[in-house]
Parts: sequence; structure tokens; C-alpha cells
Amino acid sequence: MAALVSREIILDDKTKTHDPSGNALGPDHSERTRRVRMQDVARLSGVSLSTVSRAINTPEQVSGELRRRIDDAMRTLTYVPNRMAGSLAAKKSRAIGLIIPTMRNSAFATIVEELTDIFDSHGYQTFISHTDYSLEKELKATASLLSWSAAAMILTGRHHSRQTVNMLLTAEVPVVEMWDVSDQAIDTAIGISHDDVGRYVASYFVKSGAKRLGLVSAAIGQDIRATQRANGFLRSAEQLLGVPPVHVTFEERGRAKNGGVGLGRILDEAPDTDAIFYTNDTLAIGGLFECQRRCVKVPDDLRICGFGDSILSEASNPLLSTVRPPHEQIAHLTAQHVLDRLNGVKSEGEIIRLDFQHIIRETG
Amino acid sequence: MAALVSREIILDDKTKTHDPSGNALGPDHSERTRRVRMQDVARLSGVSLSTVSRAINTPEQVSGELRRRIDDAMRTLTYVPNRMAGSLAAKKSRAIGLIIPTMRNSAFATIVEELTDIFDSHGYQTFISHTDYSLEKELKATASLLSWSAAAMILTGRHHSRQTVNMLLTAEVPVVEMWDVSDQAIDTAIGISHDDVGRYVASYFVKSGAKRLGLVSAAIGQDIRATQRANGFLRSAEQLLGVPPVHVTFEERGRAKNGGVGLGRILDEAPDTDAIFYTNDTLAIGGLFECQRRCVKVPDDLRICGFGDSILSEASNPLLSTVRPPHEQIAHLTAQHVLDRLNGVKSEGEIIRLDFQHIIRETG
DNA sequence: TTTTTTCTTGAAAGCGCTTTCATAAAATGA
DNA sequence: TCATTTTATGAAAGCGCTTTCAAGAAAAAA
Repeated sequence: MAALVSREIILDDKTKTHDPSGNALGPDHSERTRRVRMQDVARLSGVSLSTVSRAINTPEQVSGELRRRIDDAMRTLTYVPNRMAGSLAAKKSRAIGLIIPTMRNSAFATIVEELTDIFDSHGYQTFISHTDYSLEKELKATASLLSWSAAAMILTGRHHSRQTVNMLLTAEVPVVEMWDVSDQAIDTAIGISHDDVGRYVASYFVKSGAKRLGLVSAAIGQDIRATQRANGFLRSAEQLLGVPPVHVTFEERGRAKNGGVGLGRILDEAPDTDAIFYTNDTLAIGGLFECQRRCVKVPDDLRICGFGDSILSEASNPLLSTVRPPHEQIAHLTAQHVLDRLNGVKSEGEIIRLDFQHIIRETG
Repeated sequence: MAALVSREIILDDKTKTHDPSGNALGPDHSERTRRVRMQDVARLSGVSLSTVSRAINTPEQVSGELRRRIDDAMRTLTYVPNRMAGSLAAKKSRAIGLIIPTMRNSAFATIVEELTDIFDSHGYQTFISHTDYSLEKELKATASLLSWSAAAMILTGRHHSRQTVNMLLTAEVPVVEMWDVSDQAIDTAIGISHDDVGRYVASYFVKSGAKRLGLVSAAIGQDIRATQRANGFLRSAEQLLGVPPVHVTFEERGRAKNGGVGLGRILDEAPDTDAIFYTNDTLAIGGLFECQRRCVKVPDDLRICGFGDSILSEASNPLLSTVRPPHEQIAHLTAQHVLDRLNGVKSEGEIIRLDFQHIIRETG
């Protein structure tokens, strides 16, 4: 209702020339509600525009008396500063661009929340885009966030299109590639080696007695990190056992059902399989349910390991063993790096390789 | 690395006066990389600034020939328009503010993705903030998004602080309260009645033979919608059976474990309980696991219903029955309403009450 | 052909701020 | 006391765009 009226006012407003005085409204303007500007605060508190600006941004440069008067005026007028105008004038913005593959993944959701909370507490707004694991969408998102004057960019992983990289490079802002690391980086990379995760799980299974391994993965060709985990596992497993694991893969990501289907196919093909790695927890849970249906004893007949340490892994029966990437650490280090760069505390990119954690619960 | 250099350049830049010519750089400026502006595109393509602006925003107003030259120039210069400057000049922005309680909830994650995808395809950027179910944070988020000139605001639910509402009202932008409805709205509300969900489940249980009900909830006092579901269930259950259900509630949200703990407490107190409503699926799954541990047969001994239709409900064993809110419909209607308002197709707020779906799987 | 209408284009005035730069007032030192 | 430094404030020049407004060119009508 209220907004109805307001839209009309706004549209209306455009049809008439702007009153240059800004203050003394013409008689026919009298009922028009104009958005409160800094100038209005200045007028009400009897100071100049620049003083109000200083009172907001560098209060220590304004005498206590005026500061108080300005604060009062802002409150009475319920002034909300226009950050676009501010950023434009200052040639720098308090906005951070963040690009993740999807929000429908608790790992990314967690990272997003941690990051936005930290940036928030430092006066930065985080602009988020998601790519659905598409490089093309990533490029668009990058362009979009840059066009909104992001002061820094955070992307997921190390795999980007050439154009995206160029755009980032010419934008001349700090860029962090988080979640995944390799030996190089556009600028800064903070994460884990997903290949190592796969290798690690394979060698763990073998060391603890497994003779025949299986692998269920999803979104190969889309989710490059899941693919790296799968590849690491396959290579390491074959190397250690001489036999390649039976590998079932699905197009779609995150369908728990597929975990069960994958388990079925593996056991059909290689009934002697005694340990299966799932490239994510959702799949693993699906596998676990299928074990119950088939009366396969976990971990006695078959051991299972997931990835992600999602909330389910500590609720399933038996409790799911999984690999836990250091979400909080990634988020904190990323945020801190960005803030340091923005504050001039740091001036160089860096590559930070973090450790993952193998959480052995009840599935082996 | 690249960014290191760039930061220095930018900082450096501020220490010297801006070259007013903008084009013929002084001799000592020669190596300075300045961000490409629309003026640069204009110069390279031999047209005026205004023509470039039109070529971008209203291409039909520019002759084919010039349009092509301008496109070429933009490509060679890899021009990225500055949307802040654009929004400021146009006095309207292509940014939508979206406030949700948390991203760590697949329902909201889904809605966020749907909304951003739709807005994206219409050239709008979605600015997202989360509140952790705190009204105070919601107020801050509102102020922040408004200060970034959001052209419309989307909030979750109907419960806000007075200040938030005032701010929204004076901002004079369309506002949609989604996910939850009541008889009123700040402007527009699109969602389901969570109270009805609770009542519905209770009456379903009773109609299908339940004699003693139980309820496990979380975050009462924080998540007002979960509370509404719980209250609806309690009231309806007591009304229908004459006995109040045993009600176990937890502070923290979304811990599956608590679902199991809750089940234990309920069965301890009222061993004859034959149906339990969980205010979310995560809790329900935890309850299901606990049933397995305790050898409680579901649904023969005990029936279970969750809320949310999370991905787990179709992977658990037995498959979880649950109530499914119409995520996609909420997202689509919300996005469409906002776009219609912004395009002047609609000018009034509305209240849209949607139906939820009861998905009866294997838990009763 | 001349007149009228429609299309294209450019000049210029801002959008609401930040940040020099200059100045007046106050504090400090000699 | 006067010269010097420090502090507090305001005026004004933009930030990079959009959008009138006016004018010239082209098309249509007379």
C-alpha cells in the first residue's frame, strides 16, 4: 500500500524538472517526499555538507559539539547515507564480491555466512553470486560484481575461463581463490588439495586392510573438485592394490538416492568390495541407507567414507566417517587476507595450503 | 602478484591531482593504468558519451553503424560499465535486497538461488543478507541494503521490528514478505501459514488413528515460523485428543542429534506415543535414526512427520513423510511481483496465501 | 520543391556524495 | 606581544554515468 503510493511519487518525480534550489520547494511541490540527503542533515544541523560527511566517515575530525548536533539531525531525519554516491566520489567501495558454485551445499553456505559476518563487522557488504558450476556463469558473475565496484573478489577454486582471469587481472583488485589450492594462483589461494583427499582416503582404506575399493562420484565434468577427489582416489587405489576400483558416477549432484544406486552397481560388479569412497556425504548417506536395505553390515562387511562432514554424518546410524575440509579456517583466513589487503597491511598475494581432517566415526 | 602491483597503483593515484584532460596524460603519467570509462569508449568509437550510454541502455535509439563501432570499442577496451555511477545518475538501481534468516537451510538456499537466477536474467543483482533469526540484525541488514540503493526489498516472514518497518516504509520501495503470510503485510506477502501446517499434521495424525502425539521443536523464540508450526500442532492436538502432546524443544536449530534425544524423552515420558511431529526434517531424521537404535518400528509402533522436504527425506530408510512448502512457487511469485512492480505493471501490494503439500512416504 | 515529422546525435546539467584546498579560529611558542 | 603551528570548517571540483534539451539530418507528406 505504502509502496504503491511511493512508486507513483517516484515515477511522477521524473516527469518534472528538478528544483535546483533543493531547499525552497515550489508551491506545487509541497507534498512531495524527497529522499533525505546529506545536504538535508547539513541544513538541519546548521553546518556544511563537508562537515556532515566528515562526521560520518572521520568523526575525530569534527568537534564534539557539531558531532552531536549532526547525530541528532541524522536521527530526526532517519538519514540513510547513499553508499553508491559515496563509493563513486571516494573511488573505492566497501563491497566484496563473492562467487560460489551453489548455496545448496552446506559447505558453501557455511563459508558464505562466515565471510559475510566478518565483512559485515568491518563495514563491508558482501555481494554474492552463484555459478551452478558453470564457467560461463562465473564469467558473467565476475563482470557483474566488478560492475558493482567490488573492492575485492573471492572465487571458488582454481579453475576459471581465460576471460574471467583477464577481467580479474585488469580490474586490479585483490582476488582470493578459496576452497582449493594448487601451486599457482591468480593472486591468492586459500584451501585444500582435493586430489590429496582422494589419495588419502584410498591409502587409509588400504592400510587398514581393504582389498577391493569402490568409488561413487557425481557431477564429474562439472564439479572439478569432486573430480579431483575421485581421481586422486582412483590413482592411489590402483597404485596400492594393482586393481582399479569399481567407479560409478552420476551426472546430477547431491541426490542421496544415487548413493544407493551406486552401491548396488558396485556390489553387483565386484561383490568382494570392502570399502567405498563417496565424493560427498549426501551420496554416502544414500549408500548407507541402501546397506540397511540390503542387510550389508557396515563396517564389518563394507566400510564407507564420505566427504564434507555434513550435519548428517553425525546423525546417521552407523555414524558416517568422512573427510572434513576446514570451512571456518578457510573463511577466516580469506576474510582476513582481503581485509589486510584492503587496509594496506598486506600488499602481496599468497598461497595457503590447509589440512583437511579425517573423521573416523562408525562406518570405518 | 598482479594485484599487488595494482593496489600500489591505485593508492599512488590518490596522492596526485586528477588530470583534468582525462585523455592526454602528462608525461609522468604514461604508465598509469586508469580504469576504462564510458568516455574512453566514446573517444575510441568517435561518438559522444551520450551515444555510448544509449547504445548500452537503449540500443534501439542508436543507428546500426554506430552501435557496431561502439560494440567494437567496448570489446577492445574490455569496458565494464560502472553501475554505481549509472544508478546514481538514473536515480534508480538494478539491485534487489534480499534478507533471509540463514543460508544453512536448504529451503532458504533454494529460494535464494531461484530468486537470484530470475533477477539475474532480468539484469538485476540480488544483494543478500542473513539475520540468524535476529530482529536486530534484520534492522541492520535493512539499513545496509537500503543504503546500497536496493530498488526493492524482500524479507522473510511477517515479524520485524518497528524500526525496520518504518525504514522500509519511508524508503518507498516495493517490499515483499515471503515464506510466511498472515492477514496483513507491510506491502506484499507471499507464503504459507505455518500455524496451519502444525494444525494440519495434528489432525492428520488423529484422523488416521493416533491416540497420543509428541512434538519435537527447536529454536522456539528465535524461529518464529517453527514456533507457529509447533503451536498450531499443540493446540490442534489438545483440542482433538484432550491430552496435550509431550513437547520437547531445543535451543539450537538444525542439529539432527537432538531429534534423537527428543524422541527418547518423549518415549520416556509417554511410552504410548504413536506419532511425532518434528518442526524440521533434520530433527526428524535424527529421530528416525534413534528409532533404529531403539528398535522402535516405524511406522508400525510410531509414526513420524517432518517439515521441509529436505533431500534427506527421500533417502532415509524408511523414507520420511514430511510437509513441503512450495519453495519454487514462493520464489517465482515473489520475483514476478517485484519485477512487475518495478516495471510499473503492478502498482499495488497483495497478499498471496499458498498451499503446502503433505508428502506421505513411509514413516506414516 | 517546400514543409512537417521522425531519427540521430551531442552538449550540458546533474545524481549524492568525498576530498582537496583555502581560510578562519584556536593553541602554542618565542 | 607577534609569528607559527594546529585544528575546525566550508567552498568547490569532481566520481562516471543518465537524461533532458536542442539541433541537425533524414524521411515523409504536401
